[in-house]
Amino acid sequence: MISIPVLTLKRLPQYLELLYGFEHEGQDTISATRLAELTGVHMTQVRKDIALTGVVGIPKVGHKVRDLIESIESCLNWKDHSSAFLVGVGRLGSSLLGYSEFKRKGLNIVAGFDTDPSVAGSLVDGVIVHPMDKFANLCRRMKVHIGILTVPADQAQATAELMVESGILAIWNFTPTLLQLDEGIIVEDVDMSASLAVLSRRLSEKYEQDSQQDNKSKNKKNTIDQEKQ
Amino acid sequence: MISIPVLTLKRLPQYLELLYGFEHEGQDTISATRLAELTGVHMTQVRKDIALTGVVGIPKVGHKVRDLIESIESCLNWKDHSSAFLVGVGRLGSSLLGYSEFKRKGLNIVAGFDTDPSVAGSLVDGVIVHPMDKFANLCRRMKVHIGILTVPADQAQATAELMVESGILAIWNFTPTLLQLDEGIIVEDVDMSASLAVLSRRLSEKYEQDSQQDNKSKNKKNTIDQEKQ
DNA sequence: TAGATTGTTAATCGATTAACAATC
DNA sequence: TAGATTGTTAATCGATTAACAATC
Repeated sequence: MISIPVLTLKRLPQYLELLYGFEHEGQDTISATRLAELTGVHMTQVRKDIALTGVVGIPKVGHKVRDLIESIESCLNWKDHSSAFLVGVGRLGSSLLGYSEFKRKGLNIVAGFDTDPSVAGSLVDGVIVHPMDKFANLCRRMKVHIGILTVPADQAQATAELMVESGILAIWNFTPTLLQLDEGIIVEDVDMSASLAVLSRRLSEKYEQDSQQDNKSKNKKNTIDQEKQ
Repeated sequence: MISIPVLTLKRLPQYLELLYGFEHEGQDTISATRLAELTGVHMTQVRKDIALTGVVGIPKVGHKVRDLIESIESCLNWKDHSSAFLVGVGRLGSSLLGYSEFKRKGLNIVAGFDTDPSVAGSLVDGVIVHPMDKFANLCRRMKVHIGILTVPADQAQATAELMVESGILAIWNFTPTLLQLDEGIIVEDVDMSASLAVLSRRLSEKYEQDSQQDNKSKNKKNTIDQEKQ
């Protein structure tokens, strides 16, 4: 199995989202050119990304929408479901427990866990929430390999370590904590802070650009006014 | 104002997170070398990132923790607060409304909006939720420039357009929808699907690697067994 | 056939890493 | 002073874009 570049992997769900739309509209084929237009990704890049999933297209026609969907889905392993445990059934945690989108993306959250005894034992959106001390046992017994981390930041590292000891191989980390774990463990951060950082900075840059623009046109206006005199 | 590379912007909050920790422990100075160790980012890269924020260090000593914090925070515009409106007070939306972390990161969610009349009018974590039809008016009057998008996927594009018409300049998009908007509008996606894609694929790659490893050692064992005979 | 498309190979660009001079 | 560190310049690496041959 070839290792697909991260940036390609991150673009594949975008194509997929569009492809579902096309299929829904009854469209049979689609060209890389069109996908490029809609995603803003360069045409050649789209071709390379698609090629990495192993599908081949038809010159002059494009790709069969269904083939492309199947190819991307199987490349991302979204066709057969993987079980996951979620730890930390707070605000964010419980919102994820009921997120039906994940099932379509191969992720099956089979149970939640929380240290708070008032939460443990309850059902959140049909998903059972266990007390935290049952984690290790259940994890080994059910051979669950994906852990979703939605605990408060100060418990993130300890919880992650417990996950790894219990047989978790990949952690989907929603906390801002930088986890220090064994080399082999896969950690994927949903980094809201990183995203917010980009947004904030880009907006400041924009403000400054715009105010410079304003000054320029103001100066220009003054010049024109002076010329009139 | 120089344009800072996206990848640098995404790393800055990581450093910041560690720096808060050091400050809390009463540590006065920190070296780029140490930050590199803890983040897994290359030493030279850390130096370049830090340099871009405009701070200068002291050879042989390192950087003053406080200076570095101030420099990164002001670079990300996290020191003065920006107001934001959140649209779509469902599961995810309401979990974000009460997320106190954001206030420390310069984001002040001043109101929520929802089309559902049963949600509108209520308070979620002390934040008022208005009916959607008040959005345009309030947005212009309060000069809010940041919109947080947490509506269902099929309403994302229409809602985003309404935001832009109402004066929103930057959209923090939590939906999987690819927004098609005016060039100048800043869109920052919190792309859970992209993140899940990377996780899923990396895990499949790992499974295959491990099973190959198993086969290899099994073969090796067989060879040894045969040798014994 | 001509035009549109695929898919590959070469060129460019940007980000990361290596090497090294400067300094408290 | 020697060692540790900063910060810069050069080299490498990987990702993106450009050019082009192949094809239904």
